Amino acid sequence: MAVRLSDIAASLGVSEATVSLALSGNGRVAESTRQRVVAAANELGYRPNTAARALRTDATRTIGLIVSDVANPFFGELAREVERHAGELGYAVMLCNSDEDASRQDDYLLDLLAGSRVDGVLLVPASSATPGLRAAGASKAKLVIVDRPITVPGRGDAAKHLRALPTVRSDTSTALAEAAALLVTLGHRRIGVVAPPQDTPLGRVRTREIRDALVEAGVSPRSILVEAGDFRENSGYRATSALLEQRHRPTAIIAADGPMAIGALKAARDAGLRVPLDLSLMSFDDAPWLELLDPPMTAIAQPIPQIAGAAVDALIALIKGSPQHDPPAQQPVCTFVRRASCGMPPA
Amino acid sequence: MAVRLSDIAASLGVSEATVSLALSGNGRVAESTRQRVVAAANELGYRPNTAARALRTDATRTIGLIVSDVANPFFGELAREVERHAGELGYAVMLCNSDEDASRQDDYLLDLLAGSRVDGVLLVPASSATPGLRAAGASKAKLVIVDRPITVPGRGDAAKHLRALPTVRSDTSTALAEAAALLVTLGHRRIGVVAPPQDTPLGRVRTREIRDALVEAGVSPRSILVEAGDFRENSGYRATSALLEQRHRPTAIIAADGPMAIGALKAARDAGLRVPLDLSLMSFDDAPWLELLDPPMTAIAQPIPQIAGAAVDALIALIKGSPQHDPPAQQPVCTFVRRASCGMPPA
DNA sequence: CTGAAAGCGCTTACAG
DNA sequence: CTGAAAGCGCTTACAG
Repeated sequence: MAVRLSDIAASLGVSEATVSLALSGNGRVAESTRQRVVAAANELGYRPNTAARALRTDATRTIGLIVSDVANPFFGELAREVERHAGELGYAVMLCNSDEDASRQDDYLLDLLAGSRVDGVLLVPASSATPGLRAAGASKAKLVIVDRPITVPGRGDAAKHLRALPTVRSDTSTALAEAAALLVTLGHRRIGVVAPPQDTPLGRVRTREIRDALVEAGVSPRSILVEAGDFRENSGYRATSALLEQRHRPTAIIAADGPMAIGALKAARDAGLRVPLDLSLMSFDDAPWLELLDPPMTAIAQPIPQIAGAAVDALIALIKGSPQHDPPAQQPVCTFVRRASCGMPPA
Repeated sequence: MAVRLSDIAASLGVSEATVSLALSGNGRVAESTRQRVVAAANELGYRPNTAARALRTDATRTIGLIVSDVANPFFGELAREVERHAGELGYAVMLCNSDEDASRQDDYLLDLLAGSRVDGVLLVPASSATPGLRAAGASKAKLVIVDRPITVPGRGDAAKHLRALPTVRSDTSTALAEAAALLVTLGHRRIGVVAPPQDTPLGRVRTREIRDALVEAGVSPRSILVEAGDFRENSGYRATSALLEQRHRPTAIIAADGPMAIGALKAARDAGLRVPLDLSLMSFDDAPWLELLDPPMTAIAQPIPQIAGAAVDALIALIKGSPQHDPPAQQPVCTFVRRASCGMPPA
């Protein structure tokens, strides 16, 4: 068994309370005693039992991170940055993977929160308006919504709490404006969007952001063709194939995440189209290998470290019950990375 | 606050013990009582307090997963599969990222294990023979070594325990034999290896595996050029550049992981070499985008779901104290995926 | 079949 | 400055 407080106390002939106080630095303990205790603790390799401490203090110093797909490199990197930032602040991270499944998301939410497994949760919602999310709202859970918006119906206390939750999302506006301007300048007039599911808040929001940017740049709303996927590569393939089968097919396609962009590129190839000669392509989420693709993929890059930092900070502020209206952190801004996958439309 | 056992007991007019027994299914409780308890628990949304249960039973039903780099897609996918498999067996996963840093690895090991935060740990060692690993050995920690071997010096009890730890690694032999045969058939005689650090067990083991396969296929040992990296993209770039600067440079290069392969391809391009016309390239670890690279990258694909499954199974067997000598799970086997990045050497 | 009681390892008022 | 004691929410022998 591991070393306990009582082992140190016994070895030194002092009380457990004194050891605890000495180690925590909270109590008034004689400096000489403190030093003896610290020395003994190091000597014995003492580590406080997490469960006992959590039970006593009702704080686990752990946060949960529920992402929709860890195997998506975007979330891999997000997990890394969350873990790093939380670690610096003394918090461990419990990683959960909802797999874009509402009921898995709910299971995790309930298990983490109601089971007091963590002090708070960073949620990349696979689905909003689920029973688990409502329950979390009803229990005033410490929750921060990351990367995707949620919409919460109803007007009970739970709904109000959920709507007031901090949300950390990157600002796509300038990057999308650049992207749209580039496509229009190159001559594109019919543009396809491989979008997130349209029955999710992110699907509607992101589709609108893209549509607004394109219209602002001069594209006719009727020439914007939206085909929804489900964030996965296969759905990107299918959505792109559908777009390319239309009578007036688009000359450029924007994919809403990395996996769907991979699918889009595969679909373009399988349709016998050369990118960018026959079709221009761009994607959300940058990655080190995008510049090595054939052709190098243009991307709207999200500032993952900043998103992670802001999310962790917001959650820990919530956990610590900091003043409710601290100045909202500046919203992390996406950048536009132009590469060869965008060219002029075919004649 | 969350719902407690005592809330259910009070609402039903029975004892906490009865509620606990009814919910766990361990005790002899009247069926009618059991049903009332279960109904009340669902009604109230009861979830047992994890800390209390862990403190009492000395089991957290959580395992730790320490990887060396979550942002490497290989480990992202490993994390997903571990999490999925563990979840099916009723275990949560705590993800930690050592960032290839021995002291971070040790911090996590100690925190997770000595702090009783988890029941056992799946470790992708960033470094072996560290103090933390020795301490884990001394405390007879439930530990499974994944993806990389460790070498443990000394002959104390701790060392013995560490050496007896289950290790789950994929079998590269047939895939490497195919890879080597292909290169030789194509005509390559000088082959570069962008290897893991040579002061790590994996570095030595993997380099030997590759060397053996090449020699077996007919390559002269003196024509195998090894340049070590550190698993990261930049090091792959540097190592490749170094290989390409040699007087008799290799006509083919094998990179030991995905990020280093990305770096290798970038280095080849920056050196003005066309792949595969001037240089053939292959990599460990497959990914969905490798077939979209320019050129599509040949890969030795690791069976990640099987590795994760075997690792989780081994750890849980250890935790449950199953018979020591259950038949060792069959070692997961790598497959060779030939793509266009390998061609004939330049004339 | 059910309840009373002890105890897991901590932390924290409360005395002294 | 230090110690004795209570209690966090569970589980599990032990009685009855």
